[in-house]
Amino acid sequence: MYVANRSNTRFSAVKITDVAAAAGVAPMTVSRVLNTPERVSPDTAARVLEAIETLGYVPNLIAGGLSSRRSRMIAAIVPTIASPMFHEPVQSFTDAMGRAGYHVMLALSGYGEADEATLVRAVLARRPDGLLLTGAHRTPAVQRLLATAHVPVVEMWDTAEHPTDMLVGLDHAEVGAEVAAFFAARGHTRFAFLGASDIRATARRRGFEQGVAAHGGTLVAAKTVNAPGTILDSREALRAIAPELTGRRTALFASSDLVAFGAITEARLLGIEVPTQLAICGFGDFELSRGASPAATTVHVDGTAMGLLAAKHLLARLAGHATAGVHRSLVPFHIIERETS
Amino acid sequence: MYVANRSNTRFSAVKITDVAAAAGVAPMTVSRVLNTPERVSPDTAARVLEAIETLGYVPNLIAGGLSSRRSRMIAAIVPTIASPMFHEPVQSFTDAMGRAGYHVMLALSGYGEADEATLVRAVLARRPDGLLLTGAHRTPAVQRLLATAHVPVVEMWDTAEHPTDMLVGLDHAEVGAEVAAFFAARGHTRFAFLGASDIRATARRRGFEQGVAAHGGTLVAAKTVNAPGTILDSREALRAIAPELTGRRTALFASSDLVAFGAITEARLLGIEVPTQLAICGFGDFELSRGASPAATTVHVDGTAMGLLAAKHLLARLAGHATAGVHRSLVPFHIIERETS
DNA sequence: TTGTAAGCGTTATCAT
DNA sequence: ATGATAACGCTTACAA
Repeated sequence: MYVANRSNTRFSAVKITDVAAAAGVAPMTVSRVLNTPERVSPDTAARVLEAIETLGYVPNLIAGGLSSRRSRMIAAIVPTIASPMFHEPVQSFTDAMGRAGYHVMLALSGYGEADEATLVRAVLARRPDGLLLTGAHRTPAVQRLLATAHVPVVEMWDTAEHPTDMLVGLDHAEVGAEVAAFFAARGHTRFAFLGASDIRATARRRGFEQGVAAHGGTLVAAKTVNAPGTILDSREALRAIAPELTGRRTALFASSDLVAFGAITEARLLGIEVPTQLAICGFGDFELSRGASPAATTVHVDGTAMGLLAAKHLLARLAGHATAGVHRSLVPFHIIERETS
Repeated sequence: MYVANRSNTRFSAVKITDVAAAAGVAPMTVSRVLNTPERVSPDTAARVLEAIETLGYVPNLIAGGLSSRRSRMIAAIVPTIASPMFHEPVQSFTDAMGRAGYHVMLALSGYGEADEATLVRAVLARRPDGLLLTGAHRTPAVQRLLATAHVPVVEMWDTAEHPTDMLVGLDHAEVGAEVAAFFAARGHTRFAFLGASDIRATARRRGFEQGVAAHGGTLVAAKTVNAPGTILDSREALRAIAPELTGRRTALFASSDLVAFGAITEARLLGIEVPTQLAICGFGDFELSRGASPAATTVHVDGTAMGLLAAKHLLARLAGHATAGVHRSLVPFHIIERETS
């Protein structure tokens, strides 16, 4: 018999054969105890579990995954987890998938789709059973990668005519339009936009601008900051558009609650009264908007529901239930009126 | 020859043998092109790379990992990534490890060490080449798991007499003592604490209390909120201790900048002037503390440096350079004085 | 209910 | 510089 004795052998790596020997059963029986316990007699199972316990056996999912061609792992790619916008759905998605026996591996892409392909390649190399992606617009390179990988994909936080596969989306243009309508209904005629220039914030801005036009309003100012938009950058941006804000009352849509907070903070420092002179609506309903004073009016999107829905779609597909195309949904949103409008 | 044709066969999963055939070389040569290109002749490499490109080959790291017993994956476990406290080190750690060819898999433990063992088991099942853990105190069950796994471990964000392995720590008690000294140096004699009750916040509190005593001061109030401490909970907590704050001037140490923000917000609403009547110092130097007005005095800890240092230690160990015990370091911290003290 | 044999896709090792 | 072969530790498929 060939004896390897490789140099980097893990010391006492307990394996399934060790457990099997200790319990007096075949390795396959140990595997069954772990994966399909209902197909093993109770006392065999008990013996095996005891052996597992005393030996401190931790199954090797690398080996199991290779053999079964199922990694029981899902990869999630988001721009950042610094923002509650992605933190909530990722958290609930992870929890839901975890309950179903899947681990979620998180990868951060940053903003700018520069090398999403590289990241997706790296992720696919680990053979995830499914993918959760942010946004609904993929570069051709990524599309090709995903197509040849034959992996179920859920995209979230955006909509598109032809998403890659499954989708739990949000119509950002509609959000912008709603905010414009909200302000218009309160008598506003002068509008402004402040915020990031990433693809989704831009969609909100476009929707907002169209809504403003539809209501016969005027966009008196618009200023972008680097995604995802910091408080300090937003304060500076507000200072830049302040001259346009000193005249009649203006309604400002900020691309996120952080941006809104910066705008509120700077406006008050400049003596621009919120909301009497400047009404502000943010996006995201972060804790900050509830916790600050004045509490900020904002657009609430149920991130937790989004993650849950994504998990539901993916699990259905993984269970073999579904065909492509059926799993598309939009998550609702609504404006929460607080003290800044 | 046995032909499997399993039901769940991935459609056109290109494998190393396909690339080898297309390039007219042995699979091993393809492997070398990918892993040790310097050991392959340039034109062979070129042919192989072309085959890889045209076939759209994505290496299977599951198989590679099983064979080489190196997953090229590091697992990082943090309580939450909602807080910048963990976000920064995780981000810089991920970047640094990525540059060295490792993927970082993130797992969230939440607060409370209830089932850290379960999580660690699940993570170890994927055979990471290394582990980044939060805190320096492990339950016996986890200690056992880690010991038998023979995996390099870096712990961060805390100190202990006997860390599991490597450590990039912070002495929270010292932080608390420093804050007390900072306040005392400014003439304060009445002190208060507000914050979370997790292990590290508690260490800061203890250090603070000892510092207060050492300087002959009085702790007039202390109130805890659930970890990690939300703005709203903190506002409520401040309201609870407000009666103790109406007399002479008090210096408050908040367990995080979010808690500090809540305290500042509520204090002003209650007519308690900051900093004249109530001086406040937070912890973490979050963007919020810089961006808000008044800007908050806080303790700055270089989270990015912490992640970088953790990566450095781990990489040194993975390269086989080091023995256990040498890789211990404390990251420095300092108080940033702003407008709330 | 349990066991046997083969193979998952890659890399370590030894040979040329 | 390149190739042949035997693992890596598990699970599928089939047999008993």
